[in-house]
Amino acid sequence: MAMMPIFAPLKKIGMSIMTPLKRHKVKALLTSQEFEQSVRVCGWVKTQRTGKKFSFCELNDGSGLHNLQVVVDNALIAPEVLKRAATGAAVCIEGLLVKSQGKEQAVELQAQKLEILGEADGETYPLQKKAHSLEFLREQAHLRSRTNTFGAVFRLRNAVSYAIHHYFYQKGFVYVHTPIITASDTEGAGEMFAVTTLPLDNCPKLEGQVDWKQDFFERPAHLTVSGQLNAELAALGLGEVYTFGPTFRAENSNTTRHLAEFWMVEPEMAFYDLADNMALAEDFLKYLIRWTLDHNRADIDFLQENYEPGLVAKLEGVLASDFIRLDYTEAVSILQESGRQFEYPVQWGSDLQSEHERYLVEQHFGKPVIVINYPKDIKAFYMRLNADEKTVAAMDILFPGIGEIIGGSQREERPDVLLRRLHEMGLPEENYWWYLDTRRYGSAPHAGFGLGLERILMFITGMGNIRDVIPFPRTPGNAEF
RNA sequence: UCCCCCAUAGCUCAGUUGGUUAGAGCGAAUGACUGUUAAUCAUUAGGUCCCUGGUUCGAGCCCAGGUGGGGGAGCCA
Repeated sequence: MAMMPIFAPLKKIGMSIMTPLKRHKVKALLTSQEFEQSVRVCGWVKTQRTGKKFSFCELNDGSGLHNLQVVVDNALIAPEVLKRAATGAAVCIEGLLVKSQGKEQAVELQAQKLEILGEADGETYPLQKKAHSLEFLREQAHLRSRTNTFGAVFRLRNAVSYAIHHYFYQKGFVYVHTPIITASDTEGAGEMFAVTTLPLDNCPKLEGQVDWKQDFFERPAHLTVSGQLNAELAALGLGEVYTFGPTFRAENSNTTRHLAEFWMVEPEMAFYDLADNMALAEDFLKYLIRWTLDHNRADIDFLQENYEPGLVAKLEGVLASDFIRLDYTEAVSILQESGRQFEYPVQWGSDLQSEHERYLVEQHFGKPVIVINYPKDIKAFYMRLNADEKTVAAMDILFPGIGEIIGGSQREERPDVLLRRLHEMGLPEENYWWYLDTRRYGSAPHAGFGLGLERILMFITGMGNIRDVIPFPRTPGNAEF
């Protein structure tokens, strides 16, 4: 039998049984030309202005930045109902869509019916009809999606996420799901969150050590710090792949650029060298920025007006610029010859500090910079060793105001060199047998990189704190909501 | 983890050399008025001055410790 009977009764459930009118989204109504039509619209009241004959409600349903102005003839809607449609209340309104008499908007809704779905007591509702600080809203993260700012930010987050999939899909990349729980450590360093079913207060012990054989995975397991190694496995078969998912770092980082839980995009491509990798990364970043300018301009304009003057020009500037390719060794020379007094000394072999990166990007070049060929000792074991035997084919893309937005490399595909590097780093070979296998059998040159979703979002939104571009941020000591 | 700064009304903040009854703007409630635009005007309510201890005749203010928040650094995406 067909499954149709299951759906038939569903149609009669909910509000649709109360009214034959179709529910419209605010965003669609604001550009609608179909005047004198009866419509139904649901949303949250942003503000209300009451008068003797007419009252005005501004309604927002999250579909866009702009509100729908609802005009209420006080003779049609009972005053006690109108009073309950205060700031923060969820309401459903039926009325006539008309050309607005006011100057601030093209259309408005003349209310005929107003139903209160959920009240918001003005005495206690935390979000007031006024500007709030980002710090305060962080403590009200459960409600901040209702604000203009976070509505704009989260719609942009959605747009960037969608654009990521769109970009790779149209290029023929395969989206692979890499594991969240892992027993390997991609970086060979970095604090990880443990995943265990063992009781912490009464761990089974064997000769004084934790008896991992009794744990769920029969070995220590962690939340992933990167999907890269798994993505490499997939790339050496599927060709061009990417993974996009949550990533976890248990570092005690208290900065505006770090989260304990964040989202990372990691493309991995067979038969790519470092130059191909850079070209892809640059094209990819520009695509994401172009996408948001094309699809979320109202949100970006709002953020420019309220948070970062010149935001649009900054984004368009990146689109118009060719990213600088800069050898690490050359970067060190530029810094040493800059005549600048840095807090940390610049010397070949040390990693570039924030102040060094900022100087290169913001002072010296004034555009995004890709620094390549770092000393091998400050980079991970899987990066391809260059012919000089001193540097690896790494690349860091540095953005103004953000710092490192992408980190990547050509991967070491030569089994003997990879094994040597593994040993030099003091990593246990047996933990990586499956990784090494891909070099033993049909190894091929390949490359990839990681983009922090929140980092690019900070750049696109102009938000200065990474906690304001993720709905529910996890940082040391903070896992509320 | 290290360094610096902050904590006073629902929010943003002022508060004199330590001195009687702690203020403003915004928000809220109530009313007036108005096709309004974060409307306007009036009235009213609203405080464990973050917590604990100390100095002092007397602490919102000075000192110590704690808690919470912010900024910077390191680590990185």
